Amino acid sequence: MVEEQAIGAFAALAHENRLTIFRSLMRAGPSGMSAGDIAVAAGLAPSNVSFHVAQMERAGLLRSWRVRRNIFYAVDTDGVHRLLTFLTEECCAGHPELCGLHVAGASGGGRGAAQAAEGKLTGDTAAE
Amino acid sequence: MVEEQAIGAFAALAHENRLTIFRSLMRAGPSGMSAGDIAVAAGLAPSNVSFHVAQMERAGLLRSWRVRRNIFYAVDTDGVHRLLTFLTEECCAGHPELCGLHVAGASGGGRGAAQAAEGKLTGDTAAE
DNA sequence: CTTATCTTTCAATTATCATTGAAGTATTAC
DNA sequence: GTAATACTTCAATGATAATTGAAAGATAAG
Repeated sequence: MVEEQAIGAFAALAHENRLTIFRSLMRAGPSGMSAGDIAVAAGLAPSNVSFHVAQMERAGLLRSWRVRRNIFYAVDTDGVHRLLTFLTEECCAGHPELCGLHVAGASGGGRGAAQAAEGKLTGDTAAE
Repeated sequence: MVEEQAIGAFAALAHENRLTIFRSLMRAGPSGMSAGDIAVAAGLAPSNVSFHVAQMERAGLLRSWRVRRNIFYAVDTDGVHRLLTFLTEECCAGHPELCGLHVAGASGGGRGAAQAAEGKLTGDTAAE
């Protein structure tokens, strides 16, 4: 992870509303939440949520997919892993033990879970 | 760690110059660097460095102490640990394995080492 | 085809942050 | 005491980011 990406990721988490969104999505797990549900959960205007999740996605912390009329967002665990790896390995100058941290082996499973969620479809906000 | 502190810590790392400073200080280890040396290393004006390190210290990522005419700054490993713990435990919704991470034992007594390293004058010459 | 729903994009406003240079504080040397 | 050094604080400017509401894009239903 290059420094520029890391800065983007830190910035993405350095805002009250985005951190709230991030935690909601962590709770929601790989099946994610629709943009509308995120807006309701966070008490924000839809356009504002769009602005924030776009920034988080650009930073590699979220990914998104469309389900009928909804766009779902979920945490990209790979991205979170990359950020933590950067912080512990690069930032901590090769001495992650300084920070009392140990990063487990490479990432991998996040993407498949989300696609499973995509297959699950509807259910959420798409009820009409 | 409360959300507000975490936001401050993320923000502290979410800037090119501050991340550069942070990495320099990580490399420098517990003996830290003087504000002037940080300015030279980062190629920044002294007042600008003051501004940045103050923010990082407020965020709990650095600590400072005076040695003669110099003010030294070093990474507060406890603070980094707190941030990483927040990210893995609180943010990751109690499922840190989602992020492929494992945080080692609790934080505690990192404060003494650096003071010993610099001949310890004032305990806390912070800019606030 | 028309309408409804969900979301994004755009433009404008407001708010916050970063940088600069000058002035001020603390410490040491003479 | 005065002068020098090291850093911080202040005030002003310039640069980014966040929020809002209106308009537009995409998808689905009638």
